[in-house]
Amino acid sequence: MPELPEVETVLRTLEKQIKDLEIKDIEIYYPKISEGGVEEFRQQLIGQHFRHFMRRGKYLLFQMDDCILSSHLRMEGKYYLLDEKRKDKHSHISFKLSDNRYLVYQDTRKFGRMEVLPLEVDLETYHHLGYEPWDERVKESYIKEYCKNRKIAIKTILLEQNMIAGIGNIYADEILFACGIRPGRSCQRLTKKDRENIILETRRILKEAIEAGGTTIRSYTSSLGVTGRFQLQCKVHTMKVCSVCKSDIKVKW
DNA sequence: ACACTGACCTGCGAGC
DNA sequence: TGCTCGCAGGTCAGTG
Repeated sequence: MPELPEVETVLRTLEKQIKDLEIKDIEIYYPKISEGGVEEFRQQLIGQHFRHFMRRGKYLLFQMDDCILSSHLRMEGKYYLLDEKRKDKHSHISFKLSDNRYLVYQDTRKFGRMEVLPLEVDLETYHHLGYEPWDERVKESYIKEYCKNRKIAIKTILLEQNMIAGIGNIYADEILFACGIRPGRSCQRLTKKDRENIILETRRILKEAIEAGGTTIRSYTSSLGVTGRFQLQCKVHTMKVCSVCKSDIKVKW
């Protein structure tokens, strides 16, 4: 399940592999992945080069010569680089590159989406995304203001991409566990210290996860599929027993 | 304005 | 063994 750190890892890996390569051809096997029509998608991208590699929240953003290719992996989207054309039932889009390799998008659940954007798109407000976790505008007072007049659980708030972009289910659990905050606690009932801790732990955990994801890059040969090793370090998500007090972990909060 | 629900889609595990 | 059912996951549209 790609969240911010996995997306960042995919981005860095792809940057090393395909920067400045040209898209020679595109085959689309499952049209719904590409928003806005198959032919437009092909026309806008064929002949374009991968110039810059950016990320906003969980969106991969490839800046091409004349447009931006945005890609969201949702739950199971993956990119593979292949030396020859090959597809299976989960391959949905194949980009033929100028070095004769193929960049293949695979997604078992078909939830991922790609979209072509104009170069001048405002990435600050793209998809109503909030600040990146390391943005200096993310402060205790910002979270307090965001939670004003709201009554829902703090975990739900962390999952909202328009507060802080990039946190998903796994990291929300890890962050709140590290802070000692029950996920179901109302966002109204947090203390100033809680909000400060959430910011600190968000940054620490995401940074560590990116570094852990980065360590798997070495194992890629001609193909790349990024799963990330961070799940090995999860302290609470998918765990059955608490690593601190050894009591059972309740799934419902 | 906010909160909640369902749709999207497939694989997998549980229960019969 | 084979079947059905429900869940997981992120986002967004629709409804209350």
